[in-house]
Amino acid sequence: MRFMTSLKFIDVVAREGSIRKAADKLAITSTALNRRILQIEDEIGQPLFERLPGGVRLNTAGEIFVQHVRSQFADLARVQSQIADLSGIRRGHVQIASGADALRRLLPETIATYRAAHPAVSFDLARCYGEEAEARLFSLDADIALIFAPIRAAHVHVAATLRQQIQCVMPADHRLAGREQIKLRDLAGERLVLPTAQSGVRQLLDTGLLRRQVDMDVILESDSFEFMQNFLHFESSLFFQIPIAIGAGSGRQDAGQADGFDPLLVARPMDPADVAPGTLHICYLKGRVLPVAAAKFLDDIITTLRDTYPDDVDQ
Amino acid sequence: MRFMTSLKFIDVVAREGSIRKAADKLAITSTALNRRILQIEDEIGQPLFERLPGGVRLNTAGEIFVQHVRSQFADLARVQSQIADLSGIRRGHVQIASGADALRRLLPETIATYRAAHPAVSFDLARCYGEEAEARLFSLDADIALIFAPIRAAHVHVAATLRQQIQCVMPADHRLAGREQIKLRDLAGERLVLPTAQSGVRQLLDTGLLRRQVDMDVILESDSFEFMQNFLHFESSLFFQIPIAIGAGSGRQDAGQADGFDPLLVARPMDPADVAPGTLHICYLKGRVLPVAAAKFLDDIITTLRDTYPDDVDQ
DNA sequence: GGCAAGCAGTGCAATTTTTGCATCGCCTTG
DNA sequence: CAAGGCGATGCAAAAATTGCACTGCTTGCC
Repeated sequence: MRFMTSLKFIDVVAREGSIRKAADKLAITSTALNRRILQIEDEIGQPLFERLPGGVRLNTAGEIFVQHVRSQFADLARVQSQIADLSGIRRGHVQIASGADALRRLLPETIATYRAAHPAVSFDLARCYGEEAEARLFSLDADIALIFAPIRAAHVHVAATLRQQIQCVMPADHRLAGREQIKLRDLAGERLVLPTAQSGVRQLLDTGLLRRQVDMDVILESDSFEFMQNFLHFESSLFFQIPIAIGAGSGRQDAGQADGFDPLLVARPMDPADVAPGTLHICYLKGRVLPVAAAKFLDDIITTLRDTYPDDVDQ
Repeated sequence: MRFMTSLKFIDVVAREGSIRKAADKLAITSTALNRRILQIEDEIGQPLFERLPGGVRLNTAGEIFVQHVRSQFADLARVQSQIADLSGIRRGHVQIASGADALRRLLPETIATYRAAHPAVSFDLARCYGEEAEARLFSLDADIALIFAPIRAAHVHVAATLRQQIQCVMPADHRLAGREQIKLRDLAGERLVLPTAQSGVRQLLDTGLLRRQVDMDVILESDSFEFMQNFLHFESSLFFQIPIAIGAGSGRQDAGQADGFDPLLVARPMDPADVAPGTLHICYLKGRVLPVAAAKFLDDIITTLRDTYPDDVDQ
């Protein structure tokens, strides 16, 4: 898109915080880039960047302008996607910001199915926590966000929610493996493997633990579910996930035995009276019209979830 | 805005329906313009125009793209306006589509007051009927529309409404001048001067007249209120306006004598039982974020109306 | 039927714009 | 105080846009 280059340049400079670094990234000389920026500032009639000794930084006008530029790019992507759809071929690029939960099974499966039908659509998956996911929606680096945590920002539109009860995952031969539900006091004296404090699962557990004053033995903290799950093979302990990360229906007794889930481990739900169910939010930036490819994929996710958890999806 | 020229070119070609005509208008050669269009079509990957023997016409993809281009221009205007506002000087251009009613007094007064405070803001007034006003909102040729008629399109956001009872205007010495209210049957045998069928005033009158089967003598039809008003000086007859066109408060007995209104004429309200009150709609395109200049002017209009007709404004 | 007029598209040369190099002045850091 | 990073600028080379002349096409008029 030749007619967007100048705007792209502005965007990159804003991100890099330096004209020279941005020039490097864009494979042009800093002089050329510098002059393009000066020209745009001249056309706007006001500087967009503060010149600092170590580089440049957006001023207020620049912030406004860059936000406009980014929305232009997002909207252009939507238009291209829509035009491509006219000729029957769905084309486009879907950018998703998601917590680690949904990246385990839900998204791989849903994306693969979608791509089987629309091979010309590419995807970008960014693993991040709630706050960053919202920031990405806002800076238009993400079209869709899947956040298992409370939503703060007012400028996010929630397309659907999914209630999920936290599951306690343990070796199949663990003493708690026979229980239908795990209560918080069952955890007393157990070795716990917990996700980091930023994670929604951890926040829900903390809320419950704080209330009950349970004395627990946290032996490990990590932001990688995969690592924690594998760790259980080597040291008998408990860790926690939500059903979508396991790939099981919420009500099914054999949740832990769902296809593909580690056969040496079982998952048992926490007692909802002890640990409140959390909510997975599926959202996009308020006021945005998503590209066709992203909008249809959003539909697919919601349909998939509704099929798997018929009673727990709200729209 | 150098970086918008190619897009501007597309827009003009779409409007003119011919590359040569557009090139003329843009003061470049048709070859240069032609090649820019071909280049953009190449970048999009699909043609945007159908080539007809007599020129070009947008195809479906083109329609989508041009709509996007126009929204880019509108949004750029908003951004510029917002940036200018940062430095304390309100700058911008406000485009208004309005029926003739509001052009008589409401808009001249409100705009003059606004410009006294913000001399760097310029205005564009297009007189048009409801349907065209909505089309202008949609094609982003208008920021704000004032329509005294029912609103059809779903993509219009109504910022405020003003109820207005139709007034019958007559020479001060007319036999009906003494009445407080005019009933439809009073019009029997009278010489009537009516606005054209597209006007909201006419539609309301027609609805009433149709119901009552009043035998009336329409001696003149025009789309110019000014002409009709002046005509009354030369032939005693009746014509119809809404209060904002006269510049009077709705409830005031001496409505016809409001400052500046023709002293030889008086206005008397029609009986609401005979002719239903109409609604002035003040609207903008749904989902748009108006430029600062336009948004503030919209506020001003609504405030002015609320001050003048405290009981008849809804938001 | 033929001819003129209007249209979009193209090869080529002239012109304008953009780019890269060398270099300046400025600030911070060691 | 010197070194290294930054953005800005003069000037020549490179790349793009533009205008001219012309093609092929269709429509409408004599």
